Amino acid sequence: MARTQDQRRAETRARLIDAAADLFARKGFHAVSAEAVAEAAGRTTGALYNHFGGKEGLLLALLEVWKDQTAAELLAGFEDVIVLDERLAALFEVLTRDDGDRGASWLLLEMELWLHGARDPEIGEPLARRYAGIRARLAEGLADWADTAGVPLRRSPERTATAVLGLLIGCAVQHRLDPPAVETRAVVEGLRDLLGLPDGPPHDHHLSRLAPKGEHPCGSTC
Amino acid sequence: MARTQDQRRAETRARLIDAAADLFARKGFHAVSAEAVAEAAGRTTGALYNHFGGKEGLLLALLEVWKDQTAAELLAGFEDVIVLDERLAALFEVLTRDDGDRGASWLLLEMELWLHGARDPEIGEPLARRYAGIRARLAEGLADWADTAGVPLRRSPERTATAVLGLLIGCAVQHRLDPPAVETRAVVEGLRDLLGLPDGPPHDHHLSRLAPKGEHPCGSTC
DNA sequence: GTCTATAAAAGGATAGAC
DNA sequence: GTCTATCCTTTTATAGAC
Repeated sequence: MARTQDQRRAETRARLIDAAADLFARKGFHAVSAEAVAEAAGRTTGALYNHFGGKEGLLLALLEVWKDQTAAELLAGFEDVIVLDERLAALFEVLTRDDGDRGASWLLLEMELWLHGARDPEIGEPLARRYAGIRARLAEGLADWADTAGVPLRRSPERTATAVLGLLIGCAVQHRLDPPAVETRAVVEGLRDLLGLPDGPPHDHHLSRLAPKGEHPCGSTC
Repeated sequence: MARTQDQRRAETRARLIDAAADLFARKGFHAVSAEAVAEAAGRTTGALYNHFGGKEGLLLALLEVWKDQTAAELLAGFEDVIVLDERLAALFEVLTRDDGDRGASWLLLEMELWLHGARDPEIGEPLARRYAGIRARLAEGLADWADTAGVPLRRSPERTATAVLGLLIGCAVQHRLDPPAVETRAVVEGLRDLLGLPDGPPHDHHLSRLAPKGEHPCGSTC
């Protein structure tokens, strides 16, 4: 197989961005040297500067990739049909899981980017568009759900999405510092409030079964 | 007036912490040199190292001061009596106001500290205690309010407080990147959901008047 | 206690070889 | 395109004067 130059170039680019995502998330942008990123990617600073023009450019490129990648992942649970306690819980756990792999640092890198974006419009603008996109997709999902489940939203899909995303982020932030203080159940209950659902059962998940499309998910107990 | 050495020392300490709060919030911890902080405080690095042993120590000391200072400010609106739309709105605006002074950078410094705390337990532990304290006071305030207003909370004061704080933080984060996308009204409505209140009036604030203690704040329209 | 001066290290960025 | 070698700047941290 004859690798073209383009392929090689693309791989270097990908490796650098990958390494940057990992290191920036774990240690923070300023705490990581350009050389450290290059080394982790199995390349040198020369390649890094050739591709991105510097550390800042690398951050920007990282954001662009990050943009679509995680939005899809986060919203996978909502794209479908019925909002269940488990689905809401899973949504939150995407933000808070602390396994060894990249999931661990999702929130960290997200906040790292946010912090830069809040200070530098060049980062802030694309980041704002990213959040807007997430909200839009979430709003769409929520509207569909409300339609399907027959539970009218308490307000516009857009406002509901903003609040839902806000609650998720804010609870994840608290959770990271003190996991036991933010039970998943508390978050799910809050999300139910925002969606205009009554309380679920106190300690089990009987309401969480899937319901056939068009039917109300909770039978008559909701 | 004869200044004692202790007074002078205390002032230097205060000036350094003050300057650090300002600079760390505006530019980020790593982007600010120890010398820059010292200069902004009208001192030199010698004094800084004498007091705090380095930049890291300064950050830690800053956190300790920050700890009580802003919790009180944030919760001032809740300590009192009735939860009104205006009070809820004011609560959010404490987090998002962007005037020239320190209020502008409150959220930035908060996230700056959070990011360090998420990576370094030495920062994370006191920070976690700080958040726990805020939640506890907020929970107390909410319980009192529910009692006074005769509106039972949908769940325990602790869980309610966690969700309320989460929604505030998460919405403030979104707001910072894209203010028009997060209307104050949307946040207030979300908070009302969490507190188990019905929707307020669509576009005015007739329900927001103060009510005498012990009476239901909204008369019969709530 | 605070300042001045400086040592020692690290990081960002570039030039030229291959 | 990528690597090696290097320059220049900034930063941390300390030692000693006052």
